[in-house]
Amino acid sequence: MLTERQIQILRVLIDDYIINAEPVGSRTISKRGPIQYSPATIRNDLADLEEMGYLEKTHSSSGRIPSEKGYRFYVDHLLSPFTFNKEEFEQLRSLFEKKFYEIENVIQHSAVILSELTNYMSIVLSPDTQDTKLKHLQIVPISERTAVAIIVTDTGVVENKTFTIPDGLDVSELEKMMNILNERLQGVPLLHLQNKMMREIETVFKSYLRNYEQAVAMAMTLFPTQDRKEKVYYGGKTNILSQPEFHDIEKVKQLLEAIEKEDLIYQLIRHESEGIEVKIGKENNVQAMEDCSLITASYSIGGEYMGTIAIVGPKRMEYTRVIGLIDFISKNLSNHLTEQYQHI
Amino acid sequence: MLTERQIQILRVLIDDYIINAEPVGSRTISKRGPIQYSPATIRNDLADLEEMGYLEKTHSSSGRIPSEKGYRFYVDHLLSPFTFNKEEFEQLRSLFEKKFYEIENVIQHSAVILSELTNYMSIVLSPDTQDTKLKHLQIVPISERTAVAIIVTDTGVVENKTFTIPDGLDVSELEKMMNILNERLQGVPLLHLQNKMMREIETVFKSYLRNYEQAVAMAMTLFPTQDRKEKVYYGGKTNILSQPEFHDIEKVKQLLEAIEKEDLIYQLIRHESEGIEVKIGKENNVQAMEDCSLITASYSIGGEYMGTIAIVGPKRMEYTRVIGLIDFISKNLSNHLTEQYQHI
DNA sequence: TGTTAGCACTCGTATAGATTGAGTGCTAAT
DNA sequence: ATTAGCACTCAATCTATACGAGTGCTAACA
Repeated sequence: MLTERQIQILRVLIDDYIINAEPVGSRTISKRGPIQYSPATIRNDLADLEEMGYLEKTHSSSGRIPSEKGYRFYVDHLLSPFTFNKEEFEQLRSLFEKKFYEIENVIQHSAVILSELTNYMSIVLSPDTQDTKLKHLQIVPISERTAVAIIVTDTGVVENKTFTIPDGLDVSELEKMMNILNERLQGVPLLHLQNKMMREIETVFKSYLRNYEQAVAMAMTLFPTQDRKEKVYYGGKTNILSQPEFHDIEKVKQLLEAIEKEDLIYQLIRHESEGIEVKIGKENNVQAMEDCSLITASYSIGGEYMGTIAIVGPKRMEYTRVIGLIDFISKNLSNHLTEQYQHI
Repeated sequence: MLTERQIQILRVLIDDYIINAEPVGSRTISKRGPIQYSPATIRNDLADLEEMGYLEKTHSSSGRIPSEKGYRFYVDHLLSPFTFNKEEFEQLRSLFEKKFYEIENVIQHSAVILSELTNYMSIVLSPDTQDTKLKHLQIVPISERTAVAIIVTDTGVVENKTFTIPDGLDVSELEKMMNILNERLQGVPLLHLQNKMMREIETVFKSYLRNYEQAVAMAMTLFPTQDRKEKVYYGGKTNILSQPEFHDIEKVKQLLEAIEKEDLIYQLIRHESEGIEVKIGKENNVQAMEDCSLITASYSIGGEYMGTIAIVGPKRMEYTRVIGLIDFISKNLSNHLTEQYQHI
């Protein structure tokens, strides 16, 4: 069990280390600590804290740095509430004040602001279009052989796919087909389009279209496939380069390369649960991230999970600040989007 | 004027430096040079070459490294023709063999392949949609207050914009408006849409729509604005980190940050002329790029400029190889796209 | 019993000198 | 015109030394 003083010491030490990125010694803590104890006293507690695994030494006579267990304790028990300063607040307001109508835009802008405000790297997952519903399907012929299929969802997201027009189909039949599909599929979640197609539309095609097999086959290719398609937006990728713990080019390279792997990002960041999640170093279970902390929060529309916003920084991260910001942004994002899209 | 032997020496030196990234001494050249001369002889020529500005020393008793003038001479006069090996050729073929229908896809994939094959960073400008023509305009209402406007170009590129429906307009009028616009604007270059709108469509609106002022104002906001909108695709951004000349984190950061500024990239990379352009170091006129070389080539559809592909690497770049690859890819890209889109 | 002063000890960092070796420039011989 | 020879330069590497921030431990103290 930690004594009150040990906790105080741990807090002061981590606060200091977060700012200065250098091992902290007993003298420093003695000077800055809220209650004055002599360096010798503090040394005893430091030794205890180290023994319990909250602290580490870089070498035998160095000051202490927090271990992952130390950070974990700090994050779980020692966070003081965070208050924005005026400029921060202004910048944040501007994000939600402007009338963004395109959902992707708001999301992307969030990523930028988040990285600018924290000086870490931000990653934002945009809503998975799979869970949204078809609003409109448009087929536009481009040449004799090719055409573009456009899918509009109820959140205003537009996806498109170019395809070759099968031999047996002409433009007038494409149009018929489009009309049938619009009539029958409006409001259907994108995820179920293929399903619905198989079960219901096929027979309708049969009675209205000449080459209905080709039409069905083609239509199937137009719908988004089952795999997740949340887009990933990044902000401030180069911010890592300013962190002293990433002076090692090889580490930076590994991290940047890992971060670009979208599968990994999904697995790492995605979490539909409410609230903020903090993963410290090895808790991420990813080699390249073992010197990083990851803070994530999800956002939603009308309570339904939409996406995740995340900050990647060194383990020595300004947790209070980042958690405060990410909390604010995710909540406001949810409100903003809900207001905009819940009544659809 | 350079003697034959000096030219040989220059070539061997640069070839060696490109591979090893270390100053090259007279002994090394003597051993590797095609005709054997003693180190002393070569030293004399090296001194001459330095005096003429083709070479530099890193310190008074070091070997020589090429100056920008040296690289320039190398690129202009000493390039040997480049031949792919089998694997390279296979990978290249795969790019043009697959049936890509979406132009953006081919472009993006080119960037990736180019960076993988060269181990440098690639930048590709996709065609400017401004120069393409309107194929179809679609307006899809999303809620009572918002709608999405979708523009399809004759190259199959889809752009969309969400907007608020002005108070005086209802859905039926939106539809009327859409029909008028489609009828009148099909085939008009995106660049001239606003213009055409002002000059011709306004009067048509007047006679068909109730709140024609709002309709006109709204339509104007839907069309792409005048500013260039070529998209930029990157490949292998982290490749720079493997280059020994970029061990300095600060340099890397500046470069990566500069590269993300799209305006700068346009200015730097865009060139409508045929053929390959090589810019070495300060020739780029950009602080952050002064240790880099930039190789660019444009691609076209039916002879008309479409976009540019580029490689950014250290000045010590494998010019022969990169130029060979970029030449191959840009030409094939042009052919491929022309085949696909020229008859539109 | 908890706190503190004192002191020996550790170890990374900084500094200065010595050594090495790859490379040059110059001169004189071929 | 070419080359062998040699003195010279300078970055890089090593070595020795000093410095200082920090520790752990012991003994004294409140």
